[in-house]
Amino acid sequence: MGNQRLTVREIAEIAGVSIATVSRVSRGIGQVSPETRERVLQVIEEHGYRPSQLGKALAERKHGAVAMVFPGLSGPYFSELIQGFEYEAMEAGASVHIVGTHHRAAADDDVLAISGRVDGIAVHGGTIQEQTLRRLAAEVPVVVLAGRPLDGIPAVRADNSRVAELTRHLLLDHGYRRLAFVGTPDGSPDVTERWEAFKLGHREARVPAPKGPLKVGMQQSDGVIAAGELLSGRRHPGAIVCANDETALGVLIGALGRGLKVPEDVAITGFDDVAMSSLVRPGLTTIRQPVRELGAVTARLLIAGVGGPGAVMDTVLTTELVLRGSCGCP
Amino acid sequence: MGNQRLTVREIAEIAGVSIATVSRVSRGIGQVSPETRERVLQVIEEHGYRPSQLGKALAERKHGAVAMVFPGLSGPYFSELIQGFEYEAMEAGASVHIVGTHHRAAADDDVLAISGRVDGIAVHGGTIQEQTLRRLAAEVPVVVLAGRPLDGIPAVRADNSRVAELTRHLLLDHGYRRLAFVGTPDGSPDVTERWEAFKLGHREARVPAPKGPLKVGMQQSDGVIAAGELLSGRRHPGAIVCANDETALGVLIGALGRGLKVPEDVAITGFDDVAMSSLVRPGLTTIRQPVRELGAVTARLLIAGVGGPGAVMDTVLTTELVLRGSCGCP
DNA sequence: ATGGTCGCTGAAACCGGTTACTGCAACGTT
DNA sequence: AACGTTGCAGTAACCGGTTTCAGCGACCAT
Repeated sequence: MGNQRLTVREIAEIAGVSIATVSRVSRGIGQVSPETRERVLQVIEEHGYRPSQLGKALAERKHGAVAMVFPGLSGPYFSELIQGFEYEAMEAGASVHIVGTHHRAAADDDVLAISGRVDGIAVHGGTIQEQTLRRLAAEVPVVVLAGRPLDGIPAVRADNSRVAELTRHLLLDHGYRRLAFVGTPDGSPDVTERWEAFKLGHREARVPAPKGPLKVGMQQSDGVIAAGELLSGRRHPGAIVCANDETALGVLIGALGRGLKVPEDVAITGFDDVAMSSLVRPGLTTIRQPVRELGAVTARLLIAGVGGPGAVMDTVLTTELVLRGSCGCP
Repeated sequence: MGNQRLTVREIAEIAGVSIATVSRVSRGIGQVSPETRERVLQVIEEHGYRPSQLGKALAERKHGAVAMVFPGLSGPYFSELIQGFEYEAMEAGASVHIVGTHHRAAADDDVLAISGRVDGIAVHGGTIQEQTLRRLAAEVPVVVLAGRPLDGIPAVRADNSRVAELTRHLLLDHGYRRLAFVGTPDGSPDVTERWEAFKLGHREARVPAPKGPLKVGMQQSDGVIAAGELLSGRRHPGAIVCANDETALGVLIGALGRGLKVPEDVAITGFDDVAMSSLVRPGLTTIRQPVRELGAVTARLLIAGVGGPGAVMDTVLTTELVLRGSCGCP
């Protein structure tokens, strides 16, 4: 169990060569005679020698690792995001660290601490303080994921403005009045942009927007709570625009649970287009964002190295309006 | 962006002390006079010095990191598992690596490669070959997660045998005949144990078990496929026991989608008790396993160090039968 | 005054790799 | 025969920390 591994020097001793030669053979570069190479390879194979990543990293001055910082792993959105990031990074030969902040007080310190073991860090928008982000960026390349670029820190994000199109669709095509927005903009760049786009859609349709959003969390259970909040009175909104699919699914469950018909009594829309959204009845009208690709692009950007002159500062991936039954479409 | 960080030697030079003193001050151990300490702290603060984790790891001969290997991040089960693992590891001050195998050919190599950068690895049952697992365990402490102990490799898992109790409940309490099992035992220790328990339940109830399971994947969409397979004919099973909740939810959606009533026409059960299972109508009868705790216990075990004499070889967490509407209970 | 103890600090070795530089032998060229 | 090349392999420095050991001055006891 966990025997201590052999080092270059020990392998060199056994093979009767110098450590330089062992290194040359194991890396496959530099000049080594066929006989010596064979002998060293033999010893390496026999003892299962595998160079320590630590020594390698120290000598090469790069870690061969990247990190991703996110609030927590709740729900399919973050799963997909991390999956895309992880897959892409591993393909590029970089090892992947994850840091969930879980709203812990020490989270910012944890993030700073990890900067010493990676070549780059992707930070999900709104998870750490701006000040921490700046300090971090001073030490290691950083990419903001699902947030806006900040000073020299590039960002990768999806086009949230399509919520305006969705809002116009609800107001103009279906004629709904009194729309509600479910989600908490504070601390989330994504939700902030979606709320802004929701208001923009109202302005474009020349319909007054509601005063403010209904502030709840981003999980399904929060959607159930929101449904209770919005649908308990007699005069409830005609359509509920949710900041993401998970809350939308929660609202849907809550609506159906209290005997309302969707979309006849109330229309519901989401954002993300998670797998579940096409499976429920009625299907959830939503905005599809390429979550996995978002993670993958971020990983590629980080590995290519950020901050060089002419580097991409803002990558915005396109989103797509997906019309299903929950908004009133057939 | 990503300025190169200062090293101990540079800080020492600036503060006019030796590197040993800088190290002592930054670590807060060893004897340093108050004046010197103050001066060095000043310089450290001013230049934002943060010791390289790499140098530290090399000198201390431990990485301060652990890794978790899993097939992929699909669905709430793995999210919860990783979340529990990550949270616990971070609390203990260990950084967390993740490796998704994604059924890639190079996955086993990736896993071996990562052994050089962590102090311990948790491997989800069935993700890598047994041979790779043994080689890995020879280099670094390993814990099998959701699998059986192997040679000297300890395991952390949930009690899958409770599926026998569930099976008896369906056969004896509800009187269902012709039960089907949905899930692929091959390559998954968990599913294998659940299938075995399913057969055991039949033996205990003195009812012949079906010849074999319906082999599909572990995702919701696979459940929908399974529903098509099992429920298209006129004579379909009276109850469908799924290897996990996600497939069960897929089967539920598929059943409802083709106009069947659950549980009147067909009963459906799962395993895991994910959040969704208590929200759907009818509620999903399932077996609750403490997924998050599974990850947390694994992290603790790994960090405490495995392989010592008297170490725990097999940790089995208890599961619980959760009766909801989908099996016919009120 | 001398020797011993104590508190503080620095020099140097070490962790496990990579690599620039050097040395050496064998070979070819003039 | 003297010299320059070339191929191969070893020495040693270096990456950025930690830690052992030794040294040095101040203090105290004899």
